[in-house]
Amino acid sequence: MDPADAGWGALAAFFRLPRVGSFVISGPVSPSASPSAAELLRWYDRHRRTLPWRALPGQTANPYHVWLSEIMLQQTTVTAVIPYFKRFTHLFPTVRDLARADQDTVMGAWAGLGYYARARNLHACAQMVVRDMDGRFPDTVEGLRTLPGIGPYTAAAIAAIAFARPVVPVDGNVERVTTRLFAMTDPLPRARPAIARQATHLNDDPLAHDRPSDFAQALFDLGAGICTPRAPACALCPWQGACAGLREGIAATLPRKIPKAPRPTRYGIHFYMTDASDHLLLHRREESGLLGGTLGLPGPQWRAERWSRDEGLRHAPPGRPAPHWRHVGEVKHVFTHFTLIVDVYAAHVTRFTNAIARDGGLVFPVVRLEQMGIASLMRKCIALAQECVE
DNA sequence: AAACCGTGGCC
DNA sequence: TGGCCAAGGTT
Repeated sequence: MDPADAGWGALAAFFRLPRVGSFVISGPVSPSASPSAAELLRWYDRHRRTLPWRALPGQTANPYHVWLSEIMLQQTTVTAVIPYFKRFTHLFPTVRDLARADQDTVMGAWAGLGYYARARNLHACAQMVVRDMDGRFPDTVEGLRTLPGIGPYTAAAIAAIAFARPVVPVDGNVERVTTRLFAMTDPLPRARPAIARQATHLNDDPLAHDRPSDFAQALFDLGAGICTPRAPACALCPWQGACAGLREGIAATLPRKIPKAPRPTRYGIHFYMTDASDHLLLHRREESGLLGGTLGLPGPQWRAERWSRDEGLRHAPPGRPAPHWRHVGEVKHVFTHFTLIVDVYAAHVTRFTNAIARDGGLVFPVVRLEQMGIASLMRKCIALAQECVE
């Protein structure tokens, strides 16, 4: 093993040395005092947040709830997740209920949360757990990793929170806490593996193993409430005495990151067409790729150039009588890696033509759109058209 | 292994 | 207002 990778914790543990004042020649800067699990857990006991998926003190977490919340929380804020978590546990009280639901119901309940591959993997995972595992989630990191949608972080989080495995789930919070605690200045994403290795040493304190679930969640809460991205509240931090980043005055600048590439702009055109019985024409998007598996307004592929009215209308769906398309406005929507500007056109026809069904068109009552798997972008387009139509 | 994959809130 | 950020995973 490379001593530079081992860190002070492993070295100290190996030689059974006290950690206070230990140092390494190279690699991360050692803290002045070791981060104590007892201090973190004491802080957690005083400030523990109650969350819908979080077991009360002394109670056992429901693995289904832990898994569901962890999938929803991937790259998503607690505030955004709470109403979705409540809706899912109401609609699908157990993993068996979720497994036997149809995909449209699941996508409908997920609509608006984003990253729709999570919903597809969630459903597939539930079916795998029910079919292959008798409805019980694996209780090890390795077992959990075999399931779709569960990567290294989520496997560790479920193993720690639901099954009391003494592992450190390394998410954005733990990366931030770790880089500050050890003053690690190598930028993300390159430094990610080294940060993850260093983070495992947070578990070197045997007291962390007494309460793996609380310890993991305490790390999240510390990152979310104290060790925040901007203006960390170091004066309130239970680990301030151990933090090399604070001691060096660089905590708030960590973790360092490679600047992101500029976000390009793409352009789309979509069509809102209703008929005399208040049905709306939709299309199901491809199963993989952007907004995969969701329903949306018909329209041609998004591209780098704006669509002129004439060129765009060549891709408009047909109707009887021939639709009179009205430009109702523009929707701007920011995705992770590009900005999209959509021109929205609306028309009302007496009836849809058969060509629409041949095109894969799907027709739904406008009053039912609420519960359908329609992504936020398309809901914006629909809302704009409805404002202008009435 | 770098690219891809949503959305809403915040300053 | 625009860039940053959030309990990442898959390809």
